[in-house]
Amino acid sequence: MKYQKIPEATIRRLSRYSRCLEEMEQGGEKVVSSAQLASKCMVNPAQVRKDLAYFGEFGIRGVGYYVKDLLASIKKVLGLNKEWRMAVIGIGNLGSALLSYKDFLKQNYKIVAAFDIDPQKVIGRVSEKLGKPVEILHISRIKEVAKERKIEIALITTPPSEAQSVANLLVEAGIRGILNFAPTQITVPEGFVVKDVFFTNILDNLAYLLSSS
Amino acid sequence: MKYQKIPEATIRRLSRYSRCLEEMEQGGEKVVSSAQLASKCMVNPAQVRKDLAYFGEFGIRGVGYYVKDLLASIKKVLGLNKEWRMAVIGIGNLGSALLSYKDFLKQNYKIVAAFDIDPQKVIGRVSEKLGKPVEILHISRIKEVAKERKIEIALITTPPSEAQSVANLLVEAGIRGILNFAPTQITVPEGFVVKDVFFTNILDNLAYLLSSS
DNA sequence: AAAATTTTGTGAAAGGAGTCACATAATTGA
DNA sequence: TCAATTATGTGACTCCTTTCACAAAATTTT
Repeated sequence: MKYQKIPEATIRRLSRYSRCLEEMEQGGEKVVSSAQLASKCMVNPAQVRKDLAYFGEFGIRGVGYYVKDLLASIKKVLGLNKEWRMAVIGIGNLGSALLSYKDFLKQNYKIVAAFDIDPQKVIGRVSEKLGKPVEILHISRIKEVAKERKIEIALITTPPSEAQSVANLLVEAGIRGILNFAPTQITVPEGFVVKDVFFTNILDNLAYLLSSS
Repeated sequence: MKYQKIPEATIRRLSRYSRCLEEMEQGGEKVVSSAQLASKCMVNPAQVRKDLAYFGEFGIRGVGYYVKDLLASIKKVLGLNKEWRMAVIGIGNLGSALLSYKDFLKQNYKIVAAFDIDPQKVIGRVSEKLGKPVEILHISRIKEVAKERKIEIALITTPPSEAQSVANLLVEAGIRGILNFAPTQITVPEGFVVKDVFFTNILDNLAYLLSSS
């Protein structure tokens, strides 16, 4: 297959496929067809095949795909064949919830640091869960700690008013990936990546669908 | 303008516009051009005009859009000119964080009930915040309480293993909108709407962008 | 061993979404 | 009052995404 730019939408679906395949592997299934995977992920079978074809020929005609191999290939494509080290900035309710969010661990995302403006206030709150406790550090130490602990991704869970200045600190600290939970638009220089997780925007979407049907 | 189906993407952007316009209104701005709104929301100005044109002619040529009127129009289109009553199912770390999530209130989303399998274990944990405390009820009462409190949207924050059976209960209770935080695919009958919020999927996306640049 | 069956990989067609460019309308200034 | 300016609304174009449909390859059946 000729080289083509991989669509954003394909990348999003790959991570859905990955999750489905994990469940299948868990369930002991060895082989899966594009039709089966498609129905489990609620997409068109041709879509599945086309998505996979961007990266190579993983299937066997007349048979399907080997679950284990396909999963490994997808993870490699997505850059999930390594552990990603993350920090949480802003240890309020949401921040502490994320500190003990079990699904991150399962998926090779590891929180290795937590920051707040007031480390005193919140200390001890997050500690007891999940084996090794995460100590809460003052935000001023981010640059130093980012280097030391090889942090590549930060989750911003501060109030919206602080989000941009936190983002600036992250940029300065060389943390290239940001998952922004603070409901406000933040901007970063070229080379840095921000993904927003705005609960209310998703709710707006839901509200629209509900009120227009 | 002729009738057209409104693209999903347009709906998503409308809620971005809505948030930007709120900030502008707060800042005392009376009039805004498509170019200004576009730059604030990081989209193309023609895109803004086209998105708005789906619903009517809100602007004045040579002038722009009245912030207040436009905001009201967008909110009406999105179905946000009412209060949406919600329940949270599964009061673990994430569930409790959402119970006291301040941005919901600002945006006319109100949590009016909280459910868990074990209401004893978690009681009191969520109470003190934000004025009126939310009492945690046993999940078995969902059908009764949904009717009584006119619940239209449920947030699923249970472990993934329980998500589908919770969804079944919600369907039975006539709750048509579901925001699913449990990292597993759930299915509901025609007429019901599920929106997924999978943190790890978004992280996967981020990881891909980071590792391929 | 040949025919029937299954299921992939992909070119081509269809469908959606985003951008451009300009006619149109309102305002401002001389 | 008329020209210059500003900024909308939208047809046409381009680009991206999805779906269709079928040849190619592997397996199973007879």
